[in-house]
Amino acid sequence: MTPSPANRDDGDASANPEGRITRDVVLAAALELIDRDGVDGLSVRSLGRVLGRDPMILYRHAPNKAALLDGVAETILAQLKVDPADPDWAAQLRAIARHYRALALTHPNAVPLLVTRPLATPLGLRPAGTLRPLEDILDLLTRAGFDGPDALHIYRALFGFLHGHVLNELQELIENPDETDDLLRLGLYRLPIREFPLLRSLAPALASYDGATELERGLDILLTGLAGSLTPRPAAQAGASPAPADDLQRGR
Amino acid sequence: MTPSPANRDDGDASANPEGRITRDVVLAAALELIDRDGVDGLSVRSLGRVLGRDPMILYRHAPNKAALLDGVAETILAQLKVDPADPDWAAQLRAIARHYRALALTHPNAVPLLVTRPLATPLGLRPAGTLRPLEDILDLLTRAGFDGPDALHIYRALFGFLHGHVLNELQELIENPDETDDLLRLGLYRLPIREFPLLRSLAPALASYDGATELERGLDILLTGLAGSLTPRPAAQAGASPAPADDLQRGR
DNA sequence: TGCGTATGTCTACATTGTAGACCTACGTCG
DNA sequence: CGACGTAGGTCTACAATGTAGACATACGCA
Repeated sequence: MTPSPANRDDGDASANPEGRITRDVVLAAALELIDRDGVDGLSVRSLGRVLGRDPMILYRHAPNKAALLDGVAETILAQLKVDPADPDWAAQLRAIARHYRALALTHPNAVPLLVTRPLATPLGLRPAGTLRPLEDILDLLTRAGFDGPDALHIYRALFGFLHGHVLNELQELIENPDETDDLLRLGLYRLPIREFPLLRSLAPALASYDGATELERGLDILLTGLAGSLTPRPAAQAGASPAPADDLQRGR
Repeated sequence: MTPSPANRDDGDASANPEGRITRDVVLAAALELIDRDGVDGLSVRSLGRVLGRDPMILYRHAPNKAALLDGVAETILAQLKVDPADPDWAAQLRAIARHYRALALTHPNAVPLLVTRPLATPLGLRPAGTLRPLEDILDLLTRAGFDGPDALHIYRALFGFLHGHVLNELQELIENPDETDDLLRLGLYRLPIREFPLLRSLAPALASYDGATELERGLDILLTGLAGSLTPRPAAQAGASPAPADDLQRGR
């Protein structure tokens, strides 16, 4: 006997244990679990618990758990806003980069999924939400005058950099905030001084990592470098040797 | 206290099912399994099967499975050769990058471990083999005249880039070699043309990705950019605005 | 009225990681 | 020499996991 038949929804169809379960609700719950307990903390059963439903309900919305993880990565990536109409492509890429970083910091436990899931699935089979940013960035760069292959190259360079950056930044995030000594907080005291003198001496530098400015520095280098080796309008050709470079700073 | 450098056994301690099981043998077997079946193909039991021993033997050499994965990542990373005495730091970084890429391509299934495992462990607690390249690169750069924080910055920039690059490159590696049409091979035909026109039109460009030259291009940008914003000898200051750049191409 | 289809639940099972007890053999030291 | 601690190896057992398959219920549409 079902406790409450409830014709349709009584008006409140929120994320609470009652109400309709949709794919989005499932994914939101999964992300919530990952945020709280890490990827390993997400099991089919724990998911069911959060949803207040039988665990098997997952399989009404995803073919298997791997697809669930893909879906979680998708929901995050789908939040990434791209404005293909921005006339300043470099500035737009910067904005995208900052946004991506913000998303990663909001969901640090999901970052392994973000960088790793695409490895499992051929491009065309990935969820559409994952490909939206790609298409939009291609659009942006095409409008800016780059040809297809160059646009693709820039996209790859940007996301390669972003993936590397967030992986870097999250490594530093191991916190032990109650410990004041950098050596102790980072566990560096365990390293033999003879073998790792430099590393140990850099404890303060390690501890004072600033992800935001690090990102900007990287973007400076990347965008300057890209602008130097690729040119928007005329037929671009990929030379093996670096750019001639006279007109580097065309920042606008 | 684990002496016995003496021979003592019959002298044949190879990787075959017989002979002494050491940590290295276990890790090699684990890596072999990962290479063949992916990370998910590595279970405690399948490992035991490969070793020709009881699965529980793992726990004589690692506290748990997570540590085993850390160990696998370590054995790969420990192969990375760094020559801190190289007088040409940029060339040495290039060599390291190429070597790292080669390792990643040799063990594509282990790449998720390489980029992901460090997220779980605070720096000081990582296996020594993982930190060796870091220390050596710091050594290299210090000898080249960079101060500590700058050396650290360069290390991070390099490995951020490398992680991003191999993740990029391995995404392209989804092969379906019997299929000649790029659209089909990449699964792009599934994408609605209306929504992903650019992406679909780039099928040929997507299919002809060349990781090696892509790596070099990235290194060109990275090393040029770093040389522009950091200076070895005198007190380096990080400028927000890009490099003045007259002497860009200081190759070698 | 009836039926197909989506949604939700329950049972069952093979597979996983690992604790704990046990057995053996050997190097060390009294 | 003999006792013993310890490292290596094996076996049993168990709780937790992902998922197949059958069953139940409700709604949309014929």
